[in-house]
Amino acid sequence: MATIRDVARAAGVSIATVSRVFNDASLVNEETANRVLEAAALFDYWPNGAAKSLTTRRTNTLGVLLPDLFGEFYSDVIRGIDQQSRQHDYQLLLSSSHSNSDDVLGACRAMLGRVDGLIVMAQVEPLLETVERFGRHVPVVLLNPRDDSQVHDSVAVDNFNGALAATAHLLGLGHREIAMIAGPAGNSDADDRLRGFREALVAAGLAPERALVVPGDFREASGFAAGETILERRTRPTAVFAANDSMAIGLLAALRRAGCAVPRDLAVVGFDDVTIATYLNPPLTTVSVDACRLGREAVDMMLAALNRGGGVQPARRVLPAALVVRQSCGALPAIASATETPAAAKGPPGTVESPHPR
Amino acid sequence: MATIRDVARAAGVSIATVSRVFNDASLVNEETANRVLEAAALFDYWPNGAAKSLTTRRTNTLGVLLPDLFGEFYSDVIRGIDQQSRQHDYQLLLSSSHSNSDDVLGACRAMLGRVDGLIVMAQVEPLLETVERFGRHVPVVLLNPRDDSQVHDSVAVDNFNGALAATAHLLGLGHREIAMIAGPAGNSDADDRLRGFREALVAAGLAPERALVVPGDFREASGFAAGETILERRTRPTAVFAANDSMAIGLLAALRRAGCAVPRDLAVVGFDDVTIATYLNPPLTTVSVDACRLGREAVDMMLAALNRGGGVQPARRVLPAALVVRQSCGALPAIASATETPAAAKGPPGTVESPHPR
DNA sequence: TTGTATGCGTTATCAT
DNA sequence: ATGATAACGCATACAA
Repeated sequence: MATIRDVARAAGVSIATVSRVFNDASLVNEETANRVLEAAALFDYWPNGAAKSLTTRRTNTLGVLLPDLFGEFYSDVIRGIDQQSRQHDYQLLLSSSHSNSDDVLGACRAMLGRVDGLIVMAQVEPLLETVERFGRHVPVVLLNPRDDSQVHDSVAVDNFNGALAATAHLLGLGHREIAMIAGPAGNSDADDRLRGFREALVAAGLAPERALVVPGDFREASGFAAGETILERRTRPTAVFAANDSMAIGLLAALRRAGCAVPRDLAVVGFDDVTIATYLNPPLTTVSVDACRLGREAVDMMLAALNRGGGVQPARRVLPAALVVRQSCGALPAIASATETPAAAKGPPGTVESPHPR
Repeated sequence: MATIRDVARAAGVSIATVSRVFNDASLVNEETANRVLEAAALFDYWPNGAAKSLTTRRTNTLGVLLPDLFGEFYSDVIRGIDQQSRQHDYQLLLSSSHSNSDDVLGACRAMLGRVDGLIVMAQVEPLLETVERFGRHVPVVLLNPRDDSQVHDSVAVDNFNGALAATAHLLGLGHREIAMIAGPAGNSDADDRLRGFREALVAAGLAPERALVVPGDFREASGFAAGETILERRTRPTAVFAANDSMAIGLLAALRRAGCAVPRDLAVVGFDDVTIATYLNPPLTTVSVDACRLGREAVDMMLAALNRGGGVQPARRVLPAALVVRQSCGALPAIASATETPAAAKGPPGTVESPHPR
């Protein structure tokens, strides 16, 4: 591959001049610059990124560490990160599907010298320690961090209040026997949503330990299985809060198969507001989370950290999670007057969206 | 950040020794190695990736160029690429959401010197020229290439035969008025699926130009809109082939809203076999595409190209696309005896899967 | 405006 | 087994 030296020789100039042409062409005589550009075109030359970042100590690359990515949520987060970083001319060094902390350590190390900062969604506890070490070398932005330790910048979704709102909605409809399909234990999103669920029950004077909590893993199949579990119960709940939409979808399928009508026989509410929530039968009442924005905000924080050069108090940003009322829970008298939002992008009408009712 | 020199000084050895410890510890006396490791731990030292790849001329990184990624398909492709590359200790430099060829050129240039190879899904024509230029510097593997020019390795999904099978299935059920919801024009997946659709009609002695083809963009909303278009027709088709599942989902919602029963009033078949296809009402008959495998195979081809060092005839791999019969088209007498596959991962029973009936 | 020379942090070659 | 030193490809301070 041609180097700066080849181009310099062909153009009859020094390598410094070639470098200038590619970095700030205004520093060099236009005529000379053209000669250089010609020579460069001849070799199809372009500066070597690795060498460049070695001298400039900047890579224009952001490292992204994610857990196993299944479902629309994670892919939306990536899209958000991608869009925003491209906007600012940053590349993405991606590393997902991490389970154990050795994986993460290896990924972090391989990134040293190749990234200017690291955006991490570390759902599992032990990973954080590893990331912590890495944070001494480059700025780190945490996505949905488990704790509020505030040692790094972070941006999170308000899972707790979202779950609170979803459960409150069911309670407001008169439901008293509400079950929950939980997400994977140890996952902070899942944990926060479970906490919100319980808190809402407490606030309504119900004993949270009495409520049925069926385990799940955020995938459709686990929602289906949970549905079967719930249907088997002698005392069936009248409503179910699924910790995410994927499981709600599995649940709906299980209920349909058993001839259990939604919302008549059982009310269902999900979490995430994935694209197809609107297209389900019935359209799913759920909690809207803007995953794409989560990614964008993380990049913004990172860029800010990169520009200020550290030293400032870590920031923490929490994105709202708003209840979206559709038809899987039946109508709530209190919000019957909610305006019919003109369904975005030709979405099916009949979709009533309302803000958080609390 | 500590460098190899700091560690060498602290351990009382030369930088060469430190380098050896981190690359092939067997080359150095165990005692000395331990001293080095201690010093390294002291500074939390790890070799700088950029510097390393400058000398070794290897980055252990694969560049990935994708178009706008919406839907499960693309995120599955990424997961496949990610899993397989991690397996072989490669990182991923990701760049998606590309529309114009300037974007792509910029992305490619920024990758020069940072990647050992490039995996590209360039659906739009002009991008290929840019990639072509890049291909002179590093190996390139194409995902679902538009043409069969065979200048690069490529791995593709058999969209044509998949669409052929889907349409043949409808024809086999007796349908003669079959509409199609097409994908975005210019997208090679979409084009190939449309070709397969037409070809099947021709093979059945029907005039493809008579068939209704409604435009779409692979998103749910466009499927919904297409559904409304179809319902408005005076002469309604008896079956619809949607170029992907997302649009089929939108279509199903539109039909349900209009009180049009599936499959009784209208048969529907999709493409992709996304996770939720099984959980829809009715479960969606569709064409199964293993997007994850597509990504994995691409990485395998790339690694092979990297190891052999070029020169060999470009390879072309085509992954099968198999029809999965569920319930959105009604039962086909000919395959009524199809075995009830034990639904994977607790999928809802009632899902009859059968191989390609042709 | 342009050229010279140094350094970025590492690996690799050749000594010892 | 270890050390000295030359690349690697570039940006930049300094000199001209």
